[in-house]
Amino acid sequence: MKITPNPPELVLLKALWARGAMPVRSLHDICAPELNWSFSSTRKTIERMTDKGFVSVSTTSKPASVSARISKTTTLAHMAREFFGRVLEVDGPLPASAFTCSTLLSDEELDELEGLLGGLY
Amino acid sequence: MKITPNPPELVLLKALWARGAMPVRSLHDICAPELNWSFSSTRKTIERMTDKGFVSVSTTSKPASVSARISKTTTLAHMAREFFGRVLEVDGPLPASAFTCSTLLSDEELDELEGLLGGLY
DNA sequence: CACATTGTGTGACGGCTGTCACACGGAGTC
DNA sequence: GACTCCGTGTGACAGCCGTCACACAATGTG
Repeated sequence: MKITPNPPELVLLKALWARGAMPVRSLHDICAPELNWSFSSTRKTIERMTDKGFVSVSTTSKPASVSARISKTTTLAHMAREFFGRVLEVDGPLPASAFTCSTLLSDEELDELEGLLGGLY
Repeated sequence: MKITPNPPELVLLKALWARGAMPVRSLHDICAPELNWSFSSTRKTIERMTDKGFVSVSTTSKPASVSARISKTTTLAHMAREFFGRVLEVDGPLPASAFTCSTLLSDEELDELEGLLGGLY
């Protein structure tokens, strides 16, 4: 299972992680300024992310609602490990210090990440 | 100027950084086990890297020789900054500690990187 | 009900990437 | 000189990505 979202996908995922499931339109409104693209692009990207298993779309309610299917910490852990391994060729466990200055992570999430990073190699 | 080599390109660049300019065939022989692809692929990738300005090919000598045109430290600094900024949303200077466990970098290179990373935002 | 807005299905297209294959000319070998 | 191997120019093709547009159904509003 590949779990490395590309840049636009990561933007959408971050919004979902931060604010939970929401209708496609809302997600678009939140991310459009950053992505600077049209509603069609948001929809298509979500479609592709669905195929990859990154999100799921629930059509039970009126405007279909999107939710993340992969967790923030495991995704970031994968991406970090990929980057450090491939680019910097770090073999051992990653230094948690690399993440403490991230504005993305709460203390609990940092703890979780640390656990994931140690055991992932 | 974009300066973010994709994965196969980075493999070739690393070999060039480590061993200096060399004929295409030698570069292929060194990287093929890791890339697991054919000589044609190496050649085509080098061609594309030439277009991007990542390497240059000198045809003055008999078997044309490839050399890196972008430096290891600036390239890694760009990639690291891109990753930390986009994925982890780190705004300030990156912690040098993130690099000390890399098996790629000498002490002087670490110093250089640290300088680049501090002033790059 | 007629119209305007929103949601959804689907198709498209050019660029980059990964990955070759083919063909041809020069160089070394018998 | 004929054959073989290597270097080089070039073309190809499918898959993913960024980015829409079009068409139609559903829904709200006067």
